[in-house]
Amino acid sequence: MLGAVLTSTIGGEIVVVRLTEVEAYDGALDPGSHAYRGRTPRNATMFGPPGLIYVYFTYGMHFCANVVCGPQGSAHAVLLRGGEVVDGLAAARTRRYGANELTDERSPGTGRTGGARDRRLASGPANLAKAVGLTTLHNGIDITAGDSCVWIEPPLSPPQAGMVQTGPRVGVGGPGGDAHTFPWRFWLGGEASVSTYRPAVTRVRRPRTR
DNA sequence: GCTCCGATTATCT
DNA sequence: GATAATCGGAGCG
Repeated sequence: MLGAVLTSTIGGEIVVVRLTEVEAYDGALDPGSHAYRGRTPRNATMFGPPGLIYVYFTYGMHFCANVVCGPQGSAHAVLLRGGEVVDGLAAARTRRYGANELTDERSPGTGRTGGARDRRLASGPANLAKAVGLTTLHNGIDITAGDSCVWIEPPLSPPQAGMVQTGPRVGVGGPGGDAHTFPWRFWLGGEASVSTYRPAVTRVRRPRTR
């Protein structure tokens, strides 16, 4: 999927993203997967046929998107963690930063293309989902179908040998802590839209004030 | 560059 | 009732 091109016409705005970072989840066998504890209303899409997009809501404010990729019922999925916006820059900016973005002269990168900020518009799973307009409204859409508002196409050219890098997955704790952080995060080396790695945090409960 | 921390709610135990 | 496949801003170096 690295180098594959995701096109969205959600809301009548076209945004095209070239995938630079993804992360794999091994269905019911994977403690880091939403499918680990079986099928629930939220994760039902993952148990469907390959090619569906599984969008979920998390942290009270973010959406993240996966592509279902295993045989029906296996609940295998690949999380879209980062991409380069290759078309629809203005729409992606507005989605990320709001309508004022194009006129706010104080914001670095504003009004120019190819700035450092633009290159990170779709960096990180929630930022990518936001830039292309994905919400739980789009959960379950077949992104291999020609008539969908979101679809995916193979890379124009396959990633060059040696450009694909791997590392531990992000934010995956699960039973045994780091025991399940398989090196199933994949990215294209040197891409600015690859999210900066943050080790899985085991949150320490803060003593109650008062 | 780094670490800390709050935002904000669906989902599951 | 706790936590989450996160993010960005503050404070520090």
